[in-house]
Amino acid sequence: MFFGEYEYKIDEKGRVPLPPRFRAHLKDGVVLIPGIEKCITAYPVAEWKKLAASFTGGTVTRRKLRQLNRALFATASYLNLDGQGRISLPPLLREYAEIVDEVVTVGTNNYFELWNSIHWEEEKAANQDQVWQIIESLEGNEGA
Amino acid sequence: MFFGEYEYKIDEKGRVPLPPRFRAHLKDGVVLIPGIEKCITAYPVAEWKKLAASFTGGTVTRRKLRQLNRALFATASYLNLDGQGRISLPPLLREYAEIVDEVVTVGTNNYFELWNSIHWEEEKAANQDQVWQIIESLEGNEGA
DNA sequence: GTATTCATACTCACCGAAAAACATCTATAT
DNA sequence: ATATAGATGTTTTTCGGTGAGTATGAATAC
Repeated sequence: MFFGEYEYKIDEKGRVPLPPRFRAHLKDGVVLIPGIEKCITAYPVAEWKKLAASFTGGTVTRRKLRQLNRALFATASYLNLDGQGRISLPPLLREYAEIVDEVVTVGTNNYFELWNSIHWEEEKAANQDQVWQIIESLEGNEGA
Repeated sequence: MFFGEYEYKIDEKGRVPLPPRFRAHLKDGVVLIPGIEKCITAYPVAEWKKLAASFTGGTVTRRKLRQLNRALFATASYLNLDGQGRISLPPLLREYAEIVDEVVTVGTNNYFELWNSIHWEEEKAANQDQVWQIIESLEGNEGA
């Protein structure tokens, strides 16, 4: 669903263009939450609902559930796209991901991520080798 | 499905012709990802979906899954063919594969690869011996 | 209570780049 | 020799990134 890597500038109003290929899947807007490693994770609302559902449906204690609820929902922000397919990044998330004037948008199948370009380069370098280990193992399994 | 070896020039717009024999299998476009040894791997979307599905269906931790998603999907780019059966190679992939003005397209059964012609010659030379070992062993069995 | 200012969201407009369409030429085969 | 298909080059048009302008609304000051 969401593929590839796109780089944009943030304008002085804090607006970020989303890749045109992505926009069709974001008709109902987008949900942003802070990701694990200093990036922003962005879900189309449908995926987000699925995620939230499977999450609240889990088997955890009441207390744990409250904590998880806080962590997941309290930090989430819902946004609409404007007429040009842009969103304006909430300042808190911008700080969190250390995004200043450049964003890299990275498609990762059913969601996508927004990165500071420097951090993304690091992450990419770290993960590059893995691609082929994965694919080869899959093709190995497929053949079996 | 994808057989043989074809050599083309890249025009000044970065467009690469795909072998006519391949085009029928690429009606829905093609997905490109960086290959292991400085080449570009190209999947027809159907194959890619199978690959992606078997991948995301694996049994890995959430964190690991995110990393793998990034490695696999972020580097993938989806492309349509133009009316002449060409695609325009993303600059990042061109750099990765060190493809400048000549491409060798190599069919490898259910996917195919794009190579710098020099690298391909090397690769071919390196693999040639293996081919003959295989063939000889087959002929050996046949004779028996 | 009114006025002013700041912030946010929506609309419009321009320019450059990418893609689609178009055209030409070469090579091969009949 | 002619016709067809495919490689390659050119033109045209569309799309998308970016900036500016306008409107709406909230917050503060007077």
